[in-house]
Amino acid sequence: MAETVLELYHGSGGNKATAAGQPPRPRCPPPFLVKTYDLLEENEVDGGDGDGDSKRIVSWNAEGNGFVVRSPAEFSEFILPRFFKHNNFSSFIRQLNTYGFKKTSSKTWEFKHEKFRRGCKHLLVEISRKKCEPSMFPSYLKSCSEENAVSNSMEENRELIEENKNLKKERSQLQMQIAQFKALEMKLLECLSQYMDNHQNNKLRKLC
Amino acid sequence: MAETVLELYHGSGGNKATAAGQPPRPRCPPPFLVKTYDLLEENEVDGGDGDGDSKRIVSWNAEGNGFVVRSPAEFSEFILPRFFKHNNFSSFIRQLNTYGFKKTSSKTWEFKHEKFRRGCKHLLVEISRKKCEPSMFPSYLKSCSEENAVSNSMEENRELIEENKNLKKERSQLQMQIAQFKALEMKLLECLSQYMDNHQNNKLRKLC
DNA sequence: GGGAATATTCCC
DNA sequence: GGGAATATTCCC
Repeated sequence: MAETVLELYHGSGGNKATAAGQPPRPRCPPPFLVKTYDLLEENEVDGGDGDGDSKRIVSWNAEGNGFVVRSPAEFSEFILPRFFKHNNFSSFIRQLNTYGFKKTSSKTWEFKHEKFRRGCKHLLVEISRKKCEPSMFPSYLKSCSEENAVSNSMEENRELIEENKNLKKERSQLQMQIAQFKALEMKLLECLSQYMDNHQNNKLRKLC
Repeated sequence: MAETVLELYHGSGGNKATAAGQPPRPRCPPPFLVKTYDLLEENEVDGGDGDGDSKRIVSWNAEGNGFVVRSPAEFSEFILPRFFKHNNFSSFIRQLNTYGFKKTSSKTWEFKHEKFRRGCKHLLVEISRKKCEPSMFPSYLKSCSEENAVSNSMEENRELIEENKNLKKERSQLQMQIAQFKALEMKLLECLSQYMDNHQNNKLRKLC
């Protein structure tokens, strides 16, 4: 049986921002990318170790800006389990899609990624899981954005509630003002009627 | 090397509500539970197949309402990889915790779950991943609840905005009312002054 | 091709 | 013990 490649699980460890406040740029790329790169490098060796023809199973393409799985069956049976915890070609494809690789042709199993090139292992850190589409928003950004949405809504609510309170206070003051005007009106009318009465009385007195 | 148990991945398939609208009660339990149960069942066999003493590594407890890992090292090395894609005891423990199993003692590796009992494989469907605590809210419920929070906040906002609009309308009407009162007051005062003037004039006329 | 569930790992 | 990331699987 083929020897098993045992590697420490990478996870998100070491990719966090440091206490010094540096940007959260990952220092080491996701294990999937490293394993896929290593798997191709391994087959680039030209040494006569009897395994040199595994290039017919999988290898970098001619330009070195992508790779080709020439024999998916053998790739799944012999290569995959040495690097991953499975031997399913579709799981491998799923990961490629997750990391943004593109199948270049419907006829061959060639895959490309802008940052996945022969001799450029350092570029792997630039590749990250696809998580930025609205449909597959990253959970941490999602919850963050949703919390922001909640937070924003709550902030808006606070402002609206404050405005409501002020409007109600204003209404109360206006209603008091109106009540005072009504009272004043009453007094004025009363006053007027007094004068009118007097006027009338005077008139009557004159007439008498 | 120990033979590898290859099992179809279970996932969530077959556990969905049918088109007929039946409740989404799972028909088959999560693979982790089945594998753990099978692993214990396997060691219950008393046949003289030379593997009968694996009970000293792991087995149901005396009451059959839990199980004990007596030799974590051997369990990890020989049992785990035959049922799972790893040989890490801690990963096994992580899964037990995920499914709500409890460690019964700090001294032994005995675990229990209400629905995990010898001879009761049918109870496994009753066990589900822990996802209901506020701290470990399931992502679908979380996003749902957060969407609800947003939705609630937005609903509140709508109501507050509506109330604000009404309050402003009311304020405008009250201010118009006050303007009319002021105009009325002016007229009344004018009126009064006229009467007073007349009165004065009359008085003066009388005096002359 | 990707959504979503479970599995595995790492970390606190 | 559990949060959270990546990995693997299943399904549409």
